[in-house]
Amino acid sequence: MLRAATRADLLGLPIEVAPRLLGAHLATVVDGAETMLRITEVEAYHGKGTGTVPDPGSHARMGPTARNATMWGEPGHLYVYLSHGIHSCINVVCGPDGEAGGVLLRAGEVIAGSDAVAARRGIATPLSRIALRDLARGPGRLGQAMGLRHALHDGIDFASGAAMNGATAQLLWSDLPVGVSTGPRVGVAGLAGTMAFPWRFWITGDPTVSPFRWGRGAAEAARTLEDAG
DNA sequence: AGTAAGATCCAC
DNA sequence: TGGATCTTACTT
Repeated sequence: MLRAATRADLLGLPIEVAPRLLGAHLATVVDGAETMLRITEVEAYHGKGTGTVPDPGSHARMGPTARNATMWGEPGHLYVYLSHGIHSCINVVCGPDGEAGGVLLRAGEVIAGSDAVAARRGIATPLSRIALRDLARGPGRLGQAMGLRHALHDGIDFASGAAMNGATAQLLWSDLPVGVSTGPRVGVAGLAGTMAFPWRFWITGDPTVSPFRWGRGAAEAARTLEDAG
């Protein structure tokens, strides 16, 4: 069964909310095209003064800015940001209003509207098994698959379902149990990308989970951690 | 003002 | 392994 997420569902710390999002569904309608994703991989991001541990890997580490404003706002919205000048990546904003917190949606399985997703992604149909698996494998691909863009849809409210620039979003909890694995976050620089922050969560064994890679200086930081024992 | 780097992806 | 492409943060 599926149940629509409420703001209260997202009041907790990102590291508490993140694993609960595994197996949940994100549904969007963008310019009339309906698509639904089963979330398989996420990462938690805190911020300055959020929770017991400041997060040096978060966009919010320096405090509120124009870019990260959505992260500091009310839970139940999506923080959609531009990555590397190209990709719109999607976070579920959590924690109380006034505290920075979000969960990056890193990968998922497209379970409805795969033709619309393929069109958004510029992938030819019919989709091979591998192409289907890769539709939303990685945060840039996931954002494009769901049709959300930073300039248009940052701050879109999935708890109310209100339309924003031709789009609506919904988050639906599933009661099917999933196995959860954890590890360092992908592509995050320095100590923040090591087991000092094991804030990546994925469904154990799921084929849509994206490959791991170290961020800049993170492998070295991890070795230092090891040496320190 | 200039530059380096970034929660990435794709082609070479 | 490097280029695309643009925003932010840090350095002159």
